[in-house]
Amino acid sequence: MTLLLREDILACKGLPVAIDTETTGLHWYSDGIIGIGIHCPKAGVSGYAHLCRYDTIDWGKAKHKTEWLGQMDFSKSKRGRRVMEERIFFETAIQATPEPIRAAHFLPAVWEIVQDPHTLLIGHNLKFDAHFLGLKLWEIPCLIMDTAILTHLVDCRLRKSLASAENKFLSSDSKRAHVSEADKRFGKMPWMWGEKVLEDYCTNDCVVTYQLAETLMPKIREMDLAKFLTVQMKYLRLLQKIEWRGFRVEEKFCHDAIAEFDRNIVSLERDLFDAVGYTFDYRSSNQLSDAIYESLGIDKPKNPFVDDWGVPKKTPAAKIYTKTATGTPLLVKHDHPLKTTIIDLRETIKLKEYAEKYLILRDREGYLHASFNPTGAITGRLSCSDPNLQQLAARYRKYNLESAYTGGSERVGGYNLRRSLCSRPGYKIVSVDHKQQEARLLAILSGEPTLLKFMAERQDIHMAIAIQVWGDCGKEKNKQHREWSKATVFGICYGMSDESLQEHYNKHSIDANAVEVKAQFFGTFRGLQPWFQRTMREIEVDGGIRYWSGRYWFPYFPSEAYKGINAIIQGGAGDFLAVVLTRADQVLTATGWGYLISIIHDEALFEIKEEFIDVAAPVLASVMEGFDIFGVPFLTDIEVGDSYGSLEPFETVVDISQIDWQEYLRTPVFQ
DNA sequence: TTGAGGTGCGCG
DNA sequence: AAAGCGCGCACCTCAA
Repeated sequence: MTLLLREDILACKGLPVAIDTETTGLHWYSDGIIGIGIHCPKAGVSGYAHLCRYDTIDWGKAKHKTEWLGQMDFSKSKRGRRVMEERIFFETAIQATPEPIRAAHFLPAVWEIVQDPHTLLIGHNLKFDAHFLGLKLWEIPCLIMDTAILTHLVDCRLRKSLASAENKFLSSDSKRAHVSEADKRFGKMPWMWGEKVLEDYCTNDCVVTYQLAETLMPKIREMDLAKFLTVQMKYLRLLQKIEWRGFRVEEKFCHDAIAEFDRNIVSLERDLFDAVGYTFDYRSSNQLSDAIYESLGIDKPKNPFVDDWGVPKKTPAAKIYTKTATGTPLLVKHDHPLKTTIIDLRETIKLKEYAEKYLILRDREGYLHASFNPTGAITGRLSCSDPNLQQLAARYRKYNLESAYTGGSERVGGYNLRRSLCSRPGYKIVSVDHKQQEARLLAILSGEPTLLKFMAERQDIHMAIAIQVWGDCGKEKNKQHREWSKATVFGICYGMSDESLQEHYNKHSIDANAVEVKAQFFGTFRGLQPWFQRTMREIEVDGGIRYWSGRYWFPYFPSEAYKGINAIIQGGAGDFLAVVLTRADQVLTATGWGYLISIIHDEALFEIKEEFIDVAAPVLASVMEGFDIFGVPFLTDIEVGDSYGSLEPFETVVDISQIDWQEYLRTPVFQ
């Protein structure tokens, strides 16, 4: 463990080198770097460079945050106090602003070594360190490796923290040894630990990361995952590019929305308290349950899913029947008199919290830099956080309630919060999504001939299934059958019980018998059931299963083998999107049309210069069809708008059949 | 005070 | 034998 010299970093050029950074927080766009650690045994280099001095304070950096926090009422609630604590925490944090001269001394050395295509840059959650070091993974020519992703690929069930991976694969627990002393006083404030502790701690993390790579790479080769790993690393570069680019958030829209929410919350709370007769904390399920059942003399819904002894089941379908019974589906099903008030109140509060969070998270220029995590989901799907752009309420509600405050089925005003996320001036948002993505992958993976035929004919696969099962009953009826079919297909594929499927039919007033429909479904698409059985048997025998992409999935328990059907479809679709989006980005890089700025499982959001939209949109959609991968296209829907919340269907006006976009794909991605 | 688990809910 | 799946976020509750 030594302090690094600039020359030490330069000596790592062309060699495998593990890096780690210490920072004042988790957000590269608003937090600072404290120091950098390096471990490169082939150059004999191992150590830490401290980049931070405590007596330089960059107050400007925190200004945009403190301005917003200053508007909060800190005295009122527990939440307010927590925000206050966060503020104090943050103000302490910025005292560790990097000392510019030392950063200017060390960082260029890092930038230098990544210019060598033989350098192998290793990191645990490499994207994080790259952001803080000012490294653009999508531009630098060196090789990269992320040990968190290696861990995820070797066994998707494992926790992905460095300490956990070390414990599992290196059988050691070195982190605790270095952090314990500092942890006593300043657990989450590494800039207060002192240089010596940080030196040991950070260098050790680099050593562990390097050893993890050495240990896991042979496993990756044994599992024949080397090729898929290179695809993942290309994707990782793209994910960092998405995060770096960011998503513009309109400050005024958020402020207006919050004001609207505040007004409605006052009214809705009054309605609720008046109806019950007293004030209480409605965010506590216990108190809410007492208020809307006991106090009002209304019977609490009882769990109808019981076993042979009358004991309520704890199956997924029964899980909505909690002891408090205040969930929205229950309030709606039993038509509780306060359902609208409660549901509106919950939605308003949640959206208010989102809008506030956006204002806190945005950078000084007004952009959100959400984090896309390739190891967040056991299936291999992406997860998203800070903020989670994959969970933002859509334009249309699931529950159509006649409410005086929040409207009916459509979210309007501040409630369509997707409108706060908009494009830069001169650009528009282009959304391309895969139509019926999971149903199509089901057809491909199962090889079911009728489903494959539908797909090759470029049919609406859910509609085709519905007509096949329920017959052609006219336009309106068919549309309804399509909705039934969707729920049925997913339900059956992912293991829904007959009882739950019937419950679903009853809830949606579907006049059908679950057992009969299921039988008819399997009778019509004869390839499906044998494929289910083969797949589950394979999982039970082998302990896991391999996707089309090469990725492995393992169940937490042998009894959960049935979840593998969902995994290979959901995760397989995620891997498909990863491949076609990596290609799409190559097209954007070659043409300069714009950027990818968000990924929502089966949908990609691009920010495209207005003058290129007519040609870019259909070309990107065409790339995303990925015809060559399975020999059948994944159909797409294109929408364009000024914001995420105002997308409208896109009319194709340019014939792109003359454009050979293949020429843009200089590096083949997967094949 | 802190962390884990439960509840509830948005998205796909 | 039994079973829709996968996330993140915020709050409350209760134990340590």
